[in-house]
Amino acid sequence: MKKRKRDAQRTQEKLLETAEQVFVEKGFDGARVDEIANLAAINKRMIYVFYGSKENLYIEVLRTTFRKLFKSNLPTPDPSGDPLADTEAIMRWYFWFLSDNPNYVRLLGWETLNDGNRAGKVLFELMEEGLGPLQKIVKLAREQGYIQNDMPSHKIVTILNEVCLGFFARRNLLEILWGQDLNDKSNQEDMLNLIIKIVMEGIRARDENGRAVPFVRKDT
Amino acid sequence: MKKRKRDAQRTQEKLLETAEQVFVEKGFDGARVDEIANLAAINKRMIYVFYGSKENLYIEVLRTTFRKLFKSNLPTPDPSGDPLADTEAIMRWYFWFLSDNPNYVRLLGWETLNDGNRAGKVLFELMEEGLGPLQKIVKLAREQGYIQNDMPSHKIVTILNEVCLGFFARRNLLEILWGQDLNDKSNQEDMLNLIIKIVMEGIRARDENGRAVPFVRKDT
Amino acid sequence: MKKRKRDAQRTQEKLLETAEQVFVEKGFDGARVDEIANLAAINKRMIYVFYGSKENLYIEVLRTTFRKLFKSNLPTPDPSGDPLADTEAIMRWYFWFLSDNPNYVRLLGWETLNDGNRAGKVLFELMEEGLGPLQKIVKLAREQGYIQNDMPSHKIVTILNEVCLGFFARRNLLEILWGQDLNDKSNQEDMLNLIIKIVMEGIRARDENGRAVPFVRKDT
Amino acid sequence: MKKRKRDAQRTQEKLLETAEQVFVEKGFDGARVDEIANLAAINKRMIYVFYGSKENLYIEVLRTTFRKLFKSNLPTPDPSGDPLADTEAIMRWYFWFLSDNPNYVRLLGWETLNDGNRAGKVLFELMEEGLGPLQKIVKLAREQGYIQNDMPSHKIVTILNEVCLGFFARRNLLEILWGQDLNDKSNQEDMLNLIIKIVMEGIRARDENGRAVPFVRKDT
DNA sequence: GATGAATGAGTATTCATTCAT
DNA sequence: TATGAATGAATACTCATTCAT
Repeated sequence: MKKRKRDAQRTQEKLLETAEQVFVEKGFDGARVDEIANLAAINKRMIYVFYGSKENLYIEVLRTTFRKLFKSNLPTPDPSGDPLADTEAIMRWYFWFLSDNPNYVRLLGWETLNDGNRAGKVLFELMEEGLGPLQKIVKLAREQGYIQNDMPSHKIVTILNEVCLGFFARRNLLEILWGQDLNDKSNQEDMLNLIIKIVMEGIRARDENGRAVPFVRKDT
Repeated sequence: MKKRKRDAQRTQEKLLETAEQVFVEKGFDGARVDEIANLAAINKRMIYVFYGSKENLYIEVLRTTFRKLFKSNLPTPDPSGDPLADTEAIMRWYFWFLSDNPNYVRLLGWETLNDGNRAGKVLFELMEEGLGPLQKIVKLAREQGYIQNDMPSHKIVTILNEVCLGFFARRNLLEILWGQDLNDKSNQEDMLNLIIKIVMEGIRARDENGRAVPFVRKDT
Repeated sequence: MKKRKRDAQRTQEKLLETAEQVFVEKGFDGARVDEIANLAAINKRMIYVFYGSKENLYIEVLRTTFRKLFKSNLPTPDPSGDPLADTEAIMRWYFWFLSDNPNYVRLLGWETLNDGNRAGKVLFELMEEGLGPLQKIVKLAREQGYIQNDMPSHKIVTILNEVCLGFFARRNLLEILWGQDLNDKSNQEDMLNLIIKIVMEGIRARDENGRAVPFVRKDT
Repeated sequence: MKKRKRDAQRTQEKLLETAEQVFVEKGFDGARVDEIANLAAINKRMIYVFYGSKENLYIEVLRTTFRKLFKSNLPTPDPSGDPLADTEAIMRWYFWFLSDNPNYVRLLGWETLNDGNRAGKVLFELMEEGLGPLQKIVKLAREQGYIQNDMPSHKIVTILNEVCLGFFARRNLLEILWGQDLNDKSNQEDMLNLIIKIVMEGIRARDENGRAVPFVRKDT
């Protein structure tokens, strides 16, 4: 059994974890350095040794939390497959990522309200690259005629993004309004299915009779 | 004597306005009482005379801002008319309300992150009553068979709500990502039309061939 | 009997006085904001209200203390009189100024060691303008042939300046070494007389026999 | 084992050197233990191993620096020679010592302002013994009638001391005021010559005609 | 002897709130 | 009603010193 490595590393990690917890809950302005240190049961001084300032610590929290999105293994679409199915797959992946990473959702919320004061351009990367795969496949689907021609892919992606983010951001409120346990994965899945059903129906291309254009595998 | 009274009222209003501005921008924890007083060019002491505390002032700001939603004159649906058209009309009204009330959007954002710490049950009323008309008409439309049967109206409303809120909450970010001026009403309208198109297509009932169920006026 | 004016003014003055006392004694780095506030029996917060920071308070102390030199009424030389006598008069004036303003001597000491970090160019003005009158009259005396030709006036002034400053700067030490009460004005005067005697003898022009050139009143 | 010992010694020396540098520049209160350790590239802990505390380290710095004055080989006067010439020689030696030991000048400055808090009686020894040789020879010269009778030797020595110390203490300031490079030895020598000329002329005994009493070698 | 992590008391500064007029 | 001064509790951050290895 591995012994605790260098204590410094443990301390840094513990500090970062605790800071994440506190910043997630109260935001940068609401968080207290003392609270972080006390909760972590680590001398306040170490925060300054390792991170230099409250702000740097916060930024480090943002970095590690946001990095998770990029590290998360999203499904890789089959180039010759059904792009709408792939779109759906990526949407599901994104939804479950948010479900599993409530801290990400909240930190994004704080930063959005603070106009990315501290997240800076990471926010852009997050939106641009983080949602990139989804946008790519949506674009492909549209180019192949499966999504309505007048619907820009970046706007579709935004709509999907906001629905998912909003659902998790206001999870607590909705729980009470809906009388449902929204930590329950199956309840979450119901919502996911509904979102997908509505949006997929809403965006897919239709013929003059209103019938959805079906997928046709191309010959290689 | 009357003058003094009027002045007192003006002072209160000015204070409230300025407080709204500051709280909207920085949230409760980020806002400074001094800044509010200085910006309003009113003695700090007056805040305590009129509102008692920073927190009360904040709550008052929430109240007045949130009240605007209720006061806003939404279109009254025609009971015998097309409920989908009415749904759309109310959605448009809500979208433009958000467009015209960015402070509302941001305050709701802060309160969401603070779990309604200070807004308290007003948040519920906001969601429940504020979006009530929309939900009512959606429910009616579903009962009349125009919306898919397995789609709970409260979830549909949530989806609509989150898309609109998210669009305005992240307006600044999207502006850069999209390279569009999102203060421009016509650009906003494009987004609104897209949202409506997708969601309306997505939720409406269809026959076995995938064709949307058309509206039929009932005899009275 | 005048009542205490505005309290704010009293507070500012009291704060400045106390700060002077503490900074003079311990220097900028050794001084503690808390100590100043406590000694002045004034809430620490007021320091920041009135002066903004420890550093600004210190600078303000420098300013007021240094200003005293300029405000001090020095003797105005008689243009047609004996320039050596005038030189002596100004030296006496400067010596007694230092005697009466030990804070000036110490603050100058701290700033000298800190390379004028905070006094900035005020130090130059102090040396240049503060000692200006002395230098002017020395220069005149030399031009009129009463001071040796190869002795630059600015160097003579520096020598005088350093002797006086050094005497007061190390007053405490010398007291013990000499076994004299150097706060005693008459003891101080002895030193002053000695300084003047030595320097005046040392700088005055002499004929080939080593005899000092006497003053001759010019016709107007 | 021997190696380790030698390393320990090197560590101590390096620490002392660096501490001197930092204390000289910033004084005791302005200096930071961390800075010393970092600059010396030696673990901070070693300071406490070797010196026990910041204060002790400082005192050690004072000791080694001040000791240099005593160790410096000053000219030994010829008992039957010209005591004024000897006085001059010792003055020159002292001046050049200060020129070569700016750290001495600055440390003396800090300690003077701190009233010898930490230097303690070393300061007295410094003044008493360090300047002893100069005082002895001045005294002798006076007893032999070459220096004016009413000029106490300890005061003459103080004047000389302050002029030299002051010149080097305010070297930076004077450089700018005079527009001269005062690190330049020949510029320094000019000043030294001036000082000697003024003071020697000023103190030497004169006959009733103002002529300086010449040196006469006594028969042995 | 040497290292890097850890600590507690301090240190300048800030904040919401209240007092005196 | 209005004003500006005053306050005490916090708040981010720093310092000299010590512990564990």
